[in-house]
Amino acid sequence: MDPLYRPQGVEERWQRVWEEERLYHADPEQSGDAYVIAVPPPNVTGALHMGHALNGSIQDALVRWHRMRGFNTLWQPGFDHAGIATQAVVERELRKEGTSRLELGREAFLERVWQWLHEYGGVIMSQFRRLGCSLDYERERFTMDDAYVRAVMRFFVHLYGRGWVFRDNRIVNWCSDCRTSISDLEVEHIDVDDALTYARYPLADGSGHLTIATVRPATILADVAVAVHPEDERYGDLVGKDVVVPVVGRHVPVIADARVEREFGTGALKVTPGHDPIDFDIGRDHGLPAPAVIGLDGRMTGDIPDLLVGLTEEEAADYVVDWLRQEGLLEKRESYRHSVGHCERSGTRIQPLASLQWWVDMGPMAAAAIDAIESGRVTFHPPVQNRVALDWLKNIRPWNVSRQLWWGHQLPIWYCPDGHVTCAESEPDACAECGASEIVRDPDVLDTWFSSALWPFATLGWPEDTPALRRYYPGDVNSTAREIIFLWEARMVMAGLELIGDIPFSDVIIHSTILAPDGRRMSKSLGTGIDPLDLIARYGADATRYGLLKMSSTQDVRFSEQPIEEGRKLANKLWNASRLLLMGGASESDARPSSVEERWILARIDTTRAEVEEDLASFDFAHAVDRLYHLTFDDFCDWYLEAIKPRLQEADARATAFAALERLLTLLHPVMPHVTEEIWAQFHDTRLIVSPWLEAETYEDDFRPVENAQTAARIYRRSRVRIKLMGDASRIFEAVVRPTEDGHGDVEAERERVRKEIERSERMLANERFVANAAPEAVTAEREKLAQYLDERDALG
RNA sequence: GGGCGGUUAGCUCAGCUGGGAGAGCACCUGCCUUACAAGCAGGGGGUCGGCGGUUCGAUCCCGUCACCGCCCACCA
Repeated sequence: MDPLYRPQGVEERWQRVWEEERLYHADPEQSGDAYVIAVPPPNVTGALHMGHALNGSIQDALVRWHRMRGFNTLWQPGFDHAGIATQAVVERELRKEGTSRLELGREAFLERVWQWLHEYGGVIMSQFRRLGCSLDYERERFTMDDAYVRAVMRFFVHLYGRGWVFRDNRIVNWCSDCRTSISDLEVEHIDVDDALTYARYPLADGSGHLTIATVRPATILADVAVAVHPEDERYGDLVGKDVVVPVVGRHVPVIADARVEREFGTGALKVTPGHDPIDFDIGRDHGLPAPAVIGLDGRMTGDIPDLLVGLTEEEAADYVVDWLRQEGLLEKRESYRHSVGHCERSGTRIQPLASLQWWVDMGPMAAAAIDAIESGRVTFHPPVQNRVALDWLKNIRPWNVSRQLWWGHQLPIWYCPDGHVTCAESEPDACAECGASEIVRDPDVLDTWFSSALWPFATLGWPEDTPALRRYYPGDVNSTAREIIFLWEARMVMAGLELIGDIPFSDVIIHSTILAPDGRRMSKSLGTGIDPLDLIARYGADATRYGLLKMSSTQDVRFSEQPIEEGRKLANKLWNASRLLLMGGASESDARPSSVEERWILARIDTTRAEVEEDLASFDFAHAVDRLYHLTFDDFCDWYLEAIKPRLQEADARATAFAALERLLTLLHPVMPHVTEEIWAQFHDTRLIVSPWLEAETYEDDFRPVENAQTAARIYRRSRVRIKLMGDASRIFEAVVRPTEDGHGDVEAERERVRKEIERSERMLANERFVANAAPEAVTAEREKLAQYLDERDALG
């Protein structure tokens, strides 16, 4: 055995073996309580990033732990088709080839997408393997699998049947770059420096003017009214009159509406229903039209002067402002910083656009989800996220689910020439309403997250009644990042309750975001990303997993390689501890402790087992990992192995040592599966991955000498005492309390420290207000401390 | 604009329901006795963001201010 543990090669070998021996595989026919986690399906075009690696480490630790505990464990893998992202990738390819999806046509384009996916898609699954993720790869699912598509259709038709799906012309978030609407959750608000333009609208009767303020002068061309607050005495007498819209010369009314903010700008609002959500509502309530002057491509269009058609919004704005200036209608322009919606995918400024789209009323489903969370059937960790989810659910708005894309689940909606709508899981023969046979399918596809909502059960075969579905639904845990709470977690809960009548999982882990070392977000475009595969190559998957878990927390954390290096050292330490034992050949492992330190280490391991179980059960991976580190370094190696070294030839000591090592490996396996399995194989024919987790054990509590030795070591921390841990327990204590010759001066310092502690403690106990008011336990504890200090003083002579 | 979280050793972070400030790394000193391309033993270093308050006692609870970050958001 090499004195340096080299994970490269070892890890890949075990990953191959585990998978080939089908040890990741979940069989519904097997016994055991089910334990199920569905992996957040990565984009089929995606590659492993730090978030995946962290989340994979978390989930795999839970999955391996439960597998060892005898649960029938399923960790469900798969991919998301990622509508916009995937379509964009393939479109980029086409552009390079000098063609476009429009040139190809829908059918040929979709063929290209599939072709691209077969060639380049899904690489992340092999990267999960490289991290050691024990996903049931045999069950890999894709949201575009035929069966999955059927599930999505069933969902939509179900909602339609419930009356919760509707088609309406409303303002949507239009991305002129992606050429589709996107949901509110895909809009990122960014502060932008704009100009606030104050423009005068002359009154049609020539009696003066009214000034409005706008950040988007180009939309003046689409104005259909000017609104003021009904109680705004400045404008009361103007309501009902007409004003003239600049540039286009249209006469539009001054209306009163309470949604106008009197304090903003001049208190007069230009009403542009075609390009603004509030204006759209105001316009609708006042029976006003909603003309559009900015098209789906972001260019000027509609009923506007010819010379403006085809310009960008900015160019048109410049024109309008110049026009206002020349006509003496430009009152002023001031700089104005405000927050503006951008498409989080393309970074393009969102164009609010009135458009005919399909929507889902989420209210009823949200109510069920709210109940599930409030009743504790679904719990987020950390708990603060329960409220975050609830706040969103309680203010939920209709979901625009139609996307103007080709790659995705096409809406199961057909129209007949009379405009009747037929909603069906598969193509109907005729219009359900009038029987017309000429029907045409809606070209739009569904929001990607619409299908993601079904992930926990569509992957198990729903809507078919499959053994897997019966066995593995509901699942147990879902783990993800904060930004996915609304997009995915809340929607899975809603869909599960609505379609199956049960929650998809009971616990949601919201893990930390790992930031770049400088505190910025890790991102490819910023160049701040760190490739987990590079870490795995340099430190090994075990060390990477350890380090990521150490960094995991509820708090965002700056990435550092240091914890990963710590993981590497832990793996190396384990390796060398095993080498020490294995140098004399493998031994049977059987706990036959005959000395206090042997009973002590076994007890320490058992204590740590209980603590680690608590940590894992409460999803506190950082502390679990920290405990395992100290158990291995401090207790197992520095104390126990050093103490029994001289007896390593004795059969009983060896058997006990191997038993202790075996337990240590078991505890570490969920975090560091490879090195533990590799060592395990040195003295086992079985596989650690499927070996039973540790049972609780009790050992005779006679190891005070060992603990005395440790306490003594702590007492003497500041003194220059050399501590040798050889021989039996009594000698350990002896060795520790005897200072070396050059240490005398520091022992004096130690005496001083203890003297001060005694002074502090006595002062505290002399304070009658403390004795009277403090909790009795606190007083007792202080008395015990004082007694201990006095003992220490005596021991120091 | 609303909400949430953070501010602890040079760095990255722990500190549960208030009762002597911790880990890893970095740095320093010793020892190296062959399991450990290192290891072991020990050490220095912190007015726990500022200011008030509650309390016998506050890193911890309350208020306030200052930065930093995140989420949500239809004041043009």
